[in-house]
Amino acid sequence: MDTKSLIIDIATALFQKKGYLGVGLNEILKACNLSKGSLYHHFPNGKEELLIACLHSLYEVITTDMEEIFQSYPSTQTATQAMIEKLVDQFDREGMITGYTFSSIVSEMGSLSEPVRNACARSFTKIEEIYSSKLVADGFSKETANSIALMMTASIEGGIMLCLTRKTSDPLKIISQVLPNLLKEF
Amino acid sequence: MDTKSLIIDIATALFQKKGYLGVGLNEILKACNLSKGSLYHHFPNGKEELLIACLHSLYEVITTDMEEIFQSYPSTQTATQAMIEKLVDQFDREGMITGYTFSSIVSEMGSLSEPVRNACARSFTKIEEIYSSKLVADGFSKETANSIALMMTASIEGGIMLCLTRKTSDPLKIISQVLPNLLKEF
DNA sequence: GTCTATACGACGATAGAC
DNA sequence: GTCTATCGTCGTATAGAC
Repeated sequence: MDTKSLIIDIATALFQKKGYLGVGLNEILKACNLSKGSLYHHFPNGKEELLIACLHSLYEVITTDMEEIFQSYPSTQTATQAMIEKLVDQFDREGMITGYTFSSIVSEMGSLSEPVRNACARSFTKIEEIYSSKLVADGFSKETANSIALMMTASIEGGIMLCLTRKTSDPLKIISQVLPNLLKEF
Repeated sequence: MDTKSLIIDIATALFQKKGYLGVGLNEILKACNLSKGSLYHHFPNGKEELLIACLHSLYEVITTDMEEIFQSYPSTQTATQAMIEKLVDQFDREGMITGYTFSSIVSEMGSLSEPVRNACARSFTKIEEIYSSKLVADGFSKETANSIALMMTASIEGGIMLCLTRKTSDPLKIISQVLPNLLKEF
């Protein structure tokens, strides 16, 4: 793997664990066994450029993963439950959730730079599109599908926050149980 | 107002806007027109002690406000919609949401100190209890009420994140529309 | 493309005068 | 109870050798 990808991968993991402001460049470089010069060669605009690269990378990983799941299950409900089960398994194994959440990286959305905010917004939109198109395939109208997709995105993102706060995967498990009620006769 | 309360109020607002790590003590002190000595007199253990005091204060404000709303509306559905409307109004007026959200203050839950995590967990639990007891009054079983209450907490918290990310109050508006579907025949 | 050395400011925290 | 002055550390970023 090339150096730039290595930096992105390790930085992404650290950002997810401790938040953007909670991780210093020194910590990232130490984990990569690299030094300042290398980082600023690949990311001339420094830490924020690295963050945006990480958000783009995370976008690819998450959407690829989700699309695969949503392709191999027949309905939104079964696909969503399979997806949440993956998140639960990872949380129970590693005590954290490395994908699917952007708000654990940047919570200070309100005061962030536009490029960072846009990168996050783009990711959420894409996730909602995946939900929504499957819902349309399920037979929902486009408008209803969009509403449910937004609700799913919000509740899963919020559910991840609750899992981290409570140190248990129960919130996501319960959300997985309750979600089907959103997908019934509208 | 006494100095300690002043510090807590101003610090809470700044933490909500920029996140815990995004605000320095100097910024808080400058907004209060105070100096280091005063702050460390009231909060001998420094910034983290101040954060916990802010979380406790926010807990009081939010639960008092919510309990008032949930007392004056006949059902969970009407109360919730009134509550969300308040959040939407504030967002449209001020471009941010100063209450009800803890994850915009501390997103790095996974790597935070236990006292901070506990303060957040306590707040979320209390919010769920308010929802849940109203749901029981609506006629739901205790177990079902707890599940729905968790879903409500997660989706509203997630909805706030989406509003901040998209710079529009639409996500909360849509959640307000969709939530009733969770409250119907289970 | 990676290294070392360094600049410079901001951070949280402390000491001691008043 | 509030102030000023100061400490030590760490933050991001840069310059220049190799």
